[in-house]
Amino acid sequence: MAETFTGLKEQNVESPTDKVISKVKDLINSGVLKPGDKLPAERKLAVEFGFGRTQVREALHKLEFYGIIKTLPQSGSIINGLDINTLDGLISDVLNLQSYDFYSLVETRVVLETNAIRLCAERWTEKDMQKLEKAHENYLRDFNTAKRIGSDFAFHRTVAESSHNPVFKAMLMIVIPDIMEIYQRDRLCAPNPDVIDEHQQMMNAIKKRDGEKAAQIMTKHLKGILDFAKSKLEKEEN
Amino acid sequence: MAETFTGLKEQNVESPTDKVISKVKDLINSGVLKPGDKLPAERKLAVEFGFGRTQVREALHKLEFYGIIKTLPQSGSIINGLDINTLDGLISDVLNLQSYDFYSLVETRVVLETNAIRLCAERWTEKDMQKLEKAHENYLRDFNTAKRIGSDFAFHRTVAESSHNPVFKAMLMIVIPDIMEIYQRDRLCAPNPDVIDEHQQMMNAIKKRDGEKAAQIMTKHLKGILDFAKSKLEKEEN
DNA sequence: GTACTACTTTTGGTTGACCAGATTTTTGCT
DNA sequence: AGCAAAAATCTGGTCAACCAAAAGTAGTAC
Repeated sequence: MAETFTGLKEQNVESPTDKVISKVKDLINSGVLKPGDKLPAERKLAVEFGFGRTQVREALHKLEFYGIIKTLPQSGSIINGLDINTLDGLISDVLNLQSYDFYSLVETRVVLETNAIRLCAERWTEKDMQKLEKAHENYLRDFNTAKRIGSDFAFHRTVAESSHNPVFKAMLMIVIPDIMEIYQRDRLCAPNPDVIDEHQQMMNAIKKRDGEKAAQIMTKHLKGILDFAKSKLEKEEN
Repeated sequence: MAETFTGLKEQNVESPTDKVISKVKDLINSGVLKPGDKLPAERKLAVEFGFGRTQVREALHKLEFYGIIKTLPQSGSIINGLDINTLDGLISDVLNLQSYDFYSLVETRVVLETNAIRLCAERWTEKDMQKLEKAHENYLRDFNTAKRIGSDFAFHRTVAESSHNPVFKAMLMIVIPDIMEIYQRDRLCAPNPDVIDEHQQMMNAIKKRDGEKAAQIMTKHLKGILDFAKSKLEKEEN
């Protein structure tokens, strides 16, 4: 951790952008700005905060990405939230946006993928099935090559896509690459033949539209990573 | 929908930023760039693509937000991914980033919150319990005021926080505000006394560390919104 | 008194020049 | 030739000036 003597500095270095976001947060907490208000022009904020317009601009961009404000061209930015507490929480989240701990990432992945495959089994179309089979074949083909990890990812991605819930898919897309990176870095993950069999079982369950069965296999499939994450967590705590 | 006569333009207007991202995607797909490569300097990309550096800059920012590239000051940006197919998929997702349909949002919320409250019940600390009780009291207090929605949100937020899984919380923070906005807009949601009772039951189950019970109540609690979303979906399909 | 038009101001968007740190190349000594 | 110091170059980050569209305002015709 980036502990300092004072114990005050939580973050290594706060980027100018984040500082600006903090200022906006203060403005809201102090009651100057309320949800629904139009916030001052970029130039005004810049001089008021003592930062360049570029920094203010980037901060507003970031806030818009996270749905906290809505900025319309040549008009201004309005605050989106529902109430002050909510807003405060949201902005804090944006500021504390750091790389998540591995165990939480995996835990979330298990939940998301288990439910995604259940929906996939219930909702797949002919087109989906073609993609699924293609992805499965690719994985078999690449199993003994360097492309294995990528093809594995692609298979899971296809399952998420066939769930016909874009939110599930988007969230998995956020979580999985992070996991894969750590997994790949920390463990020279050897090709495990069980994985092939599990993928096959998932395909069978999906084909039979047996969502519950598919979900069970997925849980088992991901148990390895979950255990790995748990042991890693316990190791780090010592 | 924003249909045109040609039927070619899927999006209303593709922002310059997204166009740049598309170009980067093409560069990767054509094999010019591979994962791990350092991509050309901002200025070079700008002249090569025929856009301003500002636009290139924003595109790279966006790609960094989504973990596709990593840019280090005074040095350059490197591509993060694992393999080409994965990268292609990720970038496509960023480009198609649109407002999600209401039903998918709610469906995801149910899954996330059900699991979040289960973990909350298993893991809460004394400090968490204090916050939970405070949030619950606030909701009771604000039930007949305009702040009801905000306090409701705050309660659910506290539960997510007490799950001690920051990823769950972050994802709920993305999903819930969108839901609340639509819910609030489409339906003058009248104060429903059942909600108070359900919140109380959740609190009881959490206190008893009964994760399964808490999850059940949460599912029931959210069923109303899920049904509402379903009817809204079916109405729109007609 | 009211509605409409033309003008001024304000807004976010864009551009090109400049800055300091990192990187590479050149240079000069041994 | 080997190697270290220094200079030139290349990088992302910052800044101030400018652009066109939106919003606001004053004036005028009715």
